[in-house]
Amino acid sequence: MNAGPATGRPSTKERIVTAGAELFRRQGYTGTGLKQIVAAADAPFGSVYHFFPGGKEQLGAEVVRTSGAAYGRLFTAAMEAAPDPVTGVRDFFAGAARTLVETGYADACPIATLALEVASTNEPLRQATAEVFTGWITLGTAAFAAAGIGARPARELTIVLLAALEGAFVLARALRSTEPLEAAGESVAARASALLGSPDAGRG
Amino acid sequence: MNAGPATGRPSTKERIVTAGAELFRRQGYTGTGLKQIVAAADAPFGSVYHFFPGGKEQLGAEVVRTSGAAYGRLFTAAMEAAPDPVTGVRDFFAGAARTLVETGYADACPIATLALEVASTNEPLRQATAEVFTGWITLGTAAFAAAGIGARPARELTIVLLAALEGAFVLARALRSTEPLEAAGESVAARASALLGSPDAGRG
DNA sequence: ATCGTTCTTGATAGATCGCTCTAGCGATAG
DNA sequence: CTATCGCTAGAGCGATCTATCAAGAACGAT
Repeated sequence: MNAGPATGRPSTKERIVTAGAELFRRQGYTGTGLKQIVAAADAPFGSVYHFFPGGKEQLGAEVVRTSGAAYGRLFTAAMEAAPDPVTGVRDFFAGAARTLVETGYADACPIATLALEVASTNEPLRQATAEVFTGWITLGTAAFAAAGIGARPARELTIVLLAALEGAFVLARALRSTEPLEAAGESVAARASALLGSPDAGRG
Repeated sequence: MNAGPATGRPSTKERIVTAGAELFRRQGYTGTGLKQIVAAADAPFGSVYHFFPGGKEQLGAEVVRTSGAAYGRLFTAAMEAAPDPVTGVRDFFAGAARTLVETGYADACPIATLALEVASTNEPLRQATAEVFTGWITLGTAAFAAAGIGARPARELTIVLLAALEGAFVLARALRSTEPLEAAGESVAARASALLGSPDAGRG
């Protein structure tokens, strides 16, 4: 498996976080064991407690923050690459749908499964997920505000976007269909379009 | 243990399903042990395997179907009690927000946590969640169609409603705030209003 | 009263969980 | 060389998990 070419292999800690992120996202927090993570990361078990003295919980928190930040950058990139926010929204939902299909409906939101699991059972992890969501809201609000939408509606639009995206992920993974992502994306695009005046009325 | 009051106590099987529903909803599927369920249900451990020979998985499937059907009736009741669909949507989201606050942000969607957990790891349970979601879509589509919306947009509106609701639950539980439910509810109400002509433009 | 069925009961098996612990490797400093 | 330090390495602990099993209680039918 490992083989071990000396060239450019990520550090043990990075491999653990990466493997943890992938497994938590697909199977949830309680559904993923540390032994499974180190096996996937091709790392020794003891290294987990070397890098994360706080154990599984600390690893979970780091995974949440790391993959949350990465997903935020994905959103920002989509918005910046698009000619206007409405197109940006459409592209982002379309990209999410593509990823979902390509991974067999496994890779959706990197933290949603964990977030629901820990919301009422693990306060430190709940806070980590809250910080990520808050960061995304700030990010989106800024992006829409930069396009000329007022601060208040920009924030509302961002929250609606995130809710529609997360919920569409839930439905899409369960139904094994991209229809929810398409409907949600079109709905959010239409609302963004309305808030921008109406340079692009969409076909919704 | 059991004893007691001969008067009107639910059957052992019912108590197990009820306790399982509450715990799965709050802690997820893998995060809830059978022992915890029978303790909460005040039932003997062996009874689980008497009523559910298929074990935890069969219990999970029954819980999903039972609480999924109950939640569907809740939606239908809200829509039928309201004078028009737009008000019905608003009332439904407002009721969900109230329940969430009253339970300390614990009781949101009865099956969403489990749905995300099992979507890529347990095919029978994934199918159970898919059937529930499909049932809700059918229900909502019929309700909106009855109010005069065409079949195709009624289905799209229902999917957007469910996605917005589920996603708002994710954000609300993590952030411990009802803001996502309010924004999502208003957004869906506005879309419903637009599809109905515009008897109720909302304040969105 | 005797049987058969349904349901209750909890001890226990076997596997896996998160976590601790000690030993050792390899590179760098004195 | 020896010493130190960051990291690797995995055996093993107690707890907990799902699941099985055998025995007994409750109850209707005959």
